[in-house]
Amino acid sequence: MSNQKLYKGSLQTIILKLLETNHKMYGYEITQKVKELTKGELKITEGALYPALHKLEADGLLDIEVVKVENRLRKYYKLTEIGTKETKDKLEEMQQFLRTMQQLVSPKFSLE
Amino acid sequence: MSNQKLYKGSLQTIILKLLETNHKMYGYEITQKVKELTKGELKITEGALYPALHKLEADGLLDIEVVKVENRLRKYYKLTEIGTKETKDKLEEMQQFLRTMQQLVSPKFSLE
DNA sequence: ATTTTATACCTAAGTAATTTAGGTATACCT
DNA sequence: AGGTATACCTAAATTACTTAGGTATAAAAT
Repeated sequence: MSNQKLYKGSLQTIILKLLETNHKMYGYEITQKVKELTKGELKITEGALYPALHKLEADGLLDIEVVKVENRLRKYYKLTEIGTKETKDKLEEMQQFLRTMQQLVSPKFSLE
Repeated sequence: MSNQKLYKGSLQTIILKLLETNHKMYGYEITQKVKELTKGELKITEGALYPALHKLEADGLLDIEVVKVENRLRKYYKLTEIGTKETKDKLEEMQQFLRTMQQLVSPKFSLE
């Protein structure tokens, strides 16, 4: 993707939204889910994802639950109460941002 | 604005789009226009704008024309031919990005 | 009269979210 | 035996920005 840099700043919101919808996910699953939902349009790199998850956990937005599955570790993340509130806020901000950008770049605004 | 960081990566596209629509603008005018169009939602700082304009010019996307108005300098920018093409590309990327993000964060996608 | 606000340009240091480029380890497929 | 998929991780480099200044003219406010 060439427009990957536009996603800068939205990773936290994407993670939180996925956890709001799916209740409980592990890191690798998140990368795959995003690839699937966006039809390959957006690929979250692990170098971005794991530090972001750790930060969200450190900030108290996520809880962690480690599970061993087929001799492999999985770290499941889910929203805390604070995380649930923050998710709502961040989703509103994102919607506002999307509306504003749409207005700025949509061909329509030149008619105003 | 608290969601200012979401705009990271979209400044070039915003500048190019404004120049596509208005043909010819100077830096300060761009900051005011963005504030006006977004009803204060987005404020481009000069510390971000001027380096961005210089980069677009250095990359050959913008031409410059210096004019003295009321004893004050104005540097008008407009799209070069290359800049016009790049603008189309960047706007398409932006539209694609907005669609993808909308899909990811809109409440609807949880119904899929 | 002088301070503030608006217009108009600019740069440099610091910050934060990423990319890039590695690393470890298990399981399956060829 | 080597490649792919699963699953975690980190550290250095990059990049776009914010913050915090700077210069200068003109108009408005105190």
